Amino acid sequence: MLDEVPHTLKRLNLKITPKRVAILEILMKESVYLSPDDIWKKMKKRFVKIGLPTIYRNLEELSEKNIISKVTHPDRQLYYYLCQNQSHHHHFICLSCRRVEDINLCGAKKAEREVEKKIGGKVLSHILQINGLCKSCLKKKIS
Amino acid sequence: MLDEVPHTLKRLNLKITPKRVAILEILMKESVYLSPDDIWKKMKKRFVKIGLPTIYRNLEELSEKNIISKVTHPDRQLYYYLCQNQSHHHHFICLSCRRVEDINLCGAKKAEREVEKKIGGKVLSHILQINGLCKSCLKKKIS
DNA sequence: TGCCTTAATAGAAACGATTTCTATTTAAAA
DNA sequence: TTTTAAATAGAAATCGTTTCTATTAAGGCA
Repeated sequence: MLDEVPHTLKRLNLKITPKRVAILEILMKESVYLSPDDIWKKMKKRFVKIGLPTIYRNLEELSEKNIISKVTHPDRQLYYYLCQNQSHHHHFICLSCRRVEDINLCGAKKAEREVEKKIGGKVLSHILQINGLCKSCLKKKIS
Repeated sequence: MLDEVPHTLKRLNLKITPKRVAILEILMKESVYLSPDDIWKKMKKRFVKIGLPTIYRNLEELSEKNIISKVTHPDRQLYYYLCQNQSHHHHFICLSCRRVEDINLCGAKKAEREVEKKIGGKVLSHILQINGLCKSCLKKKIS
């Protein structure tokens, strides 16, 4: 997918700028969720001039276009994660090491149906996320 | 439950202060989630001296003791809701009028089991929330 | 009931993540 | 190329939330 970044951007009507490409590359390499500041630090190693607002703007755009996903974190700050898995699914996030793992079932579908039937409302989105400690962080805590 | 507020606070080892009681009363009367600022505005009608930090502090405490619940909102600001339903369940929140409705099934349990088996991690919490428009807000949008 | 200890509060100030603004640069279409 | 609109840098602002310190008040206990 690394090679497809320019193609992906073109498809989304986003200009292929070196910084936008770099942000996606950084996210693709990571198996943990990153804050805008995390990404900024990594970007500063590659670019002399790079502003934090650029990071925020790009992450928001990419997230709106569903290329990356926002992580709902207890600290209420922004975190992003690029997920290779395109189909609908959810995440387990480790609150310690920030690793993200896919959960290939969606328990929200049933709840969505309940809402639309019983309440008569319209579902716009749902959040299903499991927070915890991954296997290796659990070991560290115990030992 | 209104009468039980002092008893509830005592059980939690929280002092029964007029302001703490008032915050709970305000939340109990509402069927929508409120921001700390919303609650502050309502409190200012009852108290001459009332600081916003007091609101934040109390809401955080009550939420930690599981008397009220935090709403996970797309705008990432703090919202609280007091839910009479004590058993484990989740919420449908209307993004327009902020109404909250209970969802009496939890699709996260299965996902939790998957995580603990397949990934070997420990689940600390989960979020399952349906966001959308309630019946009446839907009507308003259409008409 | 009247102290006494400690939690709770007010008010001001700080904090810090995120956003806005304006001038400048750059991608890419014509 | 030239042109035009998107993208960016950098500074500044925003504003929800938290911290700090002095003061007040709840509630246990004599």
